Amino acid sequence: MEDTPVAFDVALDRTSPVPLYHQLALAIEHAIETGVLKPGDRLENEVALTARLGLARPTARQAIQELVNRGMLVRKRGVGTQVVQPHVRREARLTSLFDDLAAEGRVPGTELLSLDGCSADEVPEPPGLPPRLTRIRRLRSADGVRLAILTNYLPEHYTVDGAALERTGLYSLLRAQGASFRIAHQSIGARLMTAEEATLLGEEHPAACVTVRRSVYDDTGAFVETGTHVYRASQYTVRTSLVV
Amino acid sequence: MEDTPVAFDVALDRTSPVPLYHQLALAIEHAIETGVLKPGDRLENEVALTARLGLARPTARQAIQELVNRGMLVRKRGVGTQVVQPHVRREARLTSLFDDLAAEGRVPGTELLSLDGCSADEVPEPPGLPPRLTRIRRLRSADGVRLAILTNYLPEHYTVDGAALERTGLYSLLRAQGASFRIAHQSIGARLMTAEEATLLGEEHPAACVTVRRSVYDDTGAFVETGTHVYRASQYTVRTSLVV
DNA sequence: GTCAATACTTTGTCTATACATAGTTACGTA
DNA sequence: TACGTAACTATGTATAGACAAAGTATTGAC
Repeated sequence: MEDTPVAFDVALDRTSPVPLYHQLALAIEHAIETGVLKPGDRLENEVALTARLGLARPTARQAIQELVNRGMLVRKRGVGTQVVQPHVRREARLTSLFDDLAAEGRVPGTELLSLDGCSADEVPEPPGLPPRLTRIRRLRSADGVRLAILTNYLPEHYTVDGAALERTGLYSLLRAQGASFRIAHQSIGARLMTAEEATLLGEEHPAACVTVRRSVYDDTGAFVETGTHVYRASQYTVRTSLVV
Repeated sequence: MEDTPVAFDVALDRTSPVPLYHQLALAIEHAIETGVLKPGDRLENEVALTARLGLARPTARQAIQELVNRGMLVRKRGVGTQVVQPHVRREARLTSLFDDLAAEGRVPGTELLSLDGCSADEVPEPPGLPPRLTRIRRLRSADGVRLAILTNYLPEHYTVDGAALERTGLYSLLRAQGASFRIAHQSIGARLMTAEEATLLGEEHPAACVTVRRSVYDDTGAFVETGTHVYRASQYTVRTSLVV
């Protein structure tokens, strides 16, 4: 094939605190998103690109690597760097249901069912929890439709304001208190709802529900939060992506 | 804290085809796994490490970066590089249920329910499929316990041997034909089983099931496989991990 | 003793360059 | 025409060194 490399315009600001490699990565990403670079297009080769931009090759490589890691570009030695098909875009964020709903333009609602403390042995799953935990139970709805019962457990050193919880997501509250999220483990299953759950969520009995148990750890691997959530199967699916 | 950096032994082989940075990454990983480096331990700083090993700093940085990306190490400027807590280990492989079961020491069994062709409009989910597809329906069991009904759709250019499918996983078959997996999208939900599903899986009615719809794409973003799977909720949960 | 300025440590960013290696294309010989 | 070889292209690996910036520890003035 006689596919010629596609050039794109980059404005690098050497006075900016944003690293050059990241500026370049953003520029390439932008070119892909605006359609200047289309799926299957070849990028300029690294030496030509760096000559054009006045960068060193490792700098450009770092930018490209960033996008390769995110699954937007593919490199092949001897061939070049290509833009992958668009549907493989990865969303590797750790988001709260609240933010997800808001991002979709739906109106999230929260009713605080209970807010108390509990001891670690009441929480089954991840070992090595602090002895005392704050327990939150919430009923989450979207556009007025009841969606899920969320039960969260967190270390007592976080302060949880019940009123704030009804306005925003738990994760923003924790982030505001300096929590950083890095690694989450999820275990997703299903079962029949209990009678209480069915009543709370407004389902006829028998009804299936999606159960999600999630544990979140920070930068250093320290425990941040764990939770057991019950979703109405008729209203919710969990989407995950995996880049190897 | 007076925590002194922990040294570990590395055997680098410059004649090996394995890149030095990867050899070093493997050595650090091994030191962590054998307990030479324990959670919270600080690594030697990069300059000292490279001096000791006779490497250039970028090479060592690349090795460390590899492990940081996998969530095993944390770097902090001005502080150093630390080993994170062990439970945050990430398993980011794209595995088949067959391999997962085998890895757990359980005996996977497969009964081929049907193997035929179908047209793309019979497959709801990912747009842009080739017009004709091969359809496979299997009943998967573990240690003799029926576990799931697996329905897969793949491009017709793969040859699928029914007998081989009962001996091994679909993914090994595809890999053997040169398929590479890079990106998978999964949508996980739940519902009540249909009467047929309950009979096939040996569940009393009503029963809940976990539904997984997975689409897999290769290096270049080209379509490899998509499938709809129904698991007995009483026997199965999906585990996923997420590193931000 | 308290607190701010300073020095030090360690990772972050960037440049410049050299050679290795995989994949593709073109060529020349049988 | 067929096929192996050579040339070419583009990424992969590795080196060496310089300066920036964040975080910690020390010092010094009040």
